[in-house]
Amino acid sequence: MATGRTHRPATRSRGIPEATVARLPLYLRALTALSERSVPTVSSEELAAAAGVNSAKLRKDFSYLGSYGTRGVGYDVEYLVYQISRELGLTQDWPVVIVGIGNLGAALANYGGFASRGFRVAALIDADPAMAGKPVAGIPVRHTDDLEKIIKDNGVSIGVIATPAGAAQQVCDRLVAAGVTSILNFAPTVLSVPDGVDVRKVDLSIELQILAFHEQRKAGEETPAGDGALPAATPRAASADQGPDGDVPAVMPA
Amino acid sequence: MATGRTHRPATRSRGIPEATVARLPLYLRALTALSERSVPTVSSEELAAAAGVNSAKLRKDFSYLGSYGTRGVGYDVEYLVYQISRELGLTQDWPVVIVGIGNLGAALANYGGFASRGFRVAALIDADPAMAGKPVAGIPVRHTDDLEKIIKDNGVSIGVIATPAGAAQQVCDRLVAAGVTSILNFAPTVLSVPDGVDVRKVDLSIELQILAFHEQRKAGEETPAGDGALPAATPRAASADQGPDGDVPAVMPA
DNA sequence: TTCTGTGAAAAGTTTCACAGCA
DNA sequence: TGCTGTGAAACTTTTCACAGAA
Repeated sequence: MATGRTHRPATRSRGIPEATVARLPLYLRALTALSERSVPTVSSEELAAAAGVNSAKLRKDFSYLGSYGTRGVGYDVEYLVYQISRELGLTQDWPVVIVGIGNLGAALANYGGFASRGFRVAALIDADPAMAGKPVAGIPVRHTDDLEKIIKDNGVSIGVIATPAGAAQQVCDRLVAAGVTSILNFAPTVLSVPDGVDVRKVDLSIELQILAFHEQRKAGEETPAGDGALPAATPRAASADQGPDGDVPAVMPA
Repeated sequence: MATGRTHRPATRSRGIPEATVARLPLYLRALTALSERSVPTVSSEELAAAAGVNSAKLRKDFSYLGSYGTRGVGYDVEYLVYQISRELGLTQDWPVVIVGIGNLGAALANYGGFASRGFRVAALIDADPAMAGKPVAGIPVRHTDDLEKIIKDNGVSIGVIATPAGAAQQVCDRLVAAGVTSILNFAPTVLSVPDGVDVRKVDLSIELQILAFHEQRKAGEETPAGDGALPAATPRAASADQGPDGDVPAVMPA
């Protein structure tokens, strides 16, 4: 597999850990909500609670971005919104295409959190000729035949795949060949892509299976005998899910 | 105050790392495909490729479950399917409810990977009285008023929230109070739940933002010298993992 | 005083590399 | 021989705990 060693030890100022990157959108959402309520500053403790993490982690995360807080006071909400947006690349416009306009594709097209965050749905694409021209979420659906042209005309670099599993790899290949370098995959299949292309996947059934794993564990461990009624919100001691390994609800009513 | 989260001193065999649990569904899917093609055995190398991970990781993962392979040969597909299914708790039936039957809820209701994996949609629930009785994916939608009764009558312990953000916490509270102990949240909001309840979230806009971060980086840094024309082969090791769950779980415990 | 920013320790995860079984 | 299973090393992420700015 030739080529350079593992790139990116890059301990430059630009070395933001992946785990931190994955949490920035969470902070951003919490901050946006505060901003809308015109809250001027927020402490790491408050913001952490709103984002569902603990404050040490949040401070550490922010320390990778720079020193944007004020000791004894907290963080300036507006300023932090801007800094995180910039870090995430949301100060620019990202045209995206959604391929596969079934229920899921339609749900995505209708999803509001889109436009408000620097993303713009440049086109909806489906293989069914019967759908062509019909508007979904106010955007006319276009046929797969035009995929390459759409990508190029709009300078799209992010594609969302919401097709059935069987079509996903092929769609992916076409997107990549046309110039897309980031893909969000909702189809339950592993995509293979060339180096330099990012793929993230969202998979409902995997999430459910992980829940089932923990659920099973809860049922198996410590269940006190009999007790026909459901324990519902009874605060369980040591919490069964915490057992195997972390997966701790970081959010606590506390 | 609470704390006192004791640490499991790497106890007995039941200590499967969370990262491993998150990959088991992936292996299971690849194995199921092999099983359908009547492939009798598979090596760690082949299975790893199909699941989009490397073989050392796969072997390590399986070592937490037990020694189910045969040296010099590989793994028996059927046996492994069974062992992983059992480990994940998929040998039992999990009734789930989906709350919020918009486009997304409908997409979830129609999602096939459901039934085939030990999950059964026990009910669809929506707050809109106009939807009540109308079938979606062959299942009649019921009104939110009946939520508690539905949960109890069906012994539901897993709930899926696909409502707008504003309704999510309230729905969550009702689910939990009625006995649900695992929640899959699609609403873009942080849920707070009592100890002992697991929440996993799936958030489209977060995934897109993470992609945007990497996309921005690609555009920014780039070649050390010559500026190649096409990105496709740019040797960036950063996060070009093919396939699944590259580095950071797409979903985090709440 | 209050709250950030951060070294250092701990915990968790991945990768390496090879012993040893079929 | 060919492949699994696994210690040990390398790396990543989280947590602790406290110095120091406002």
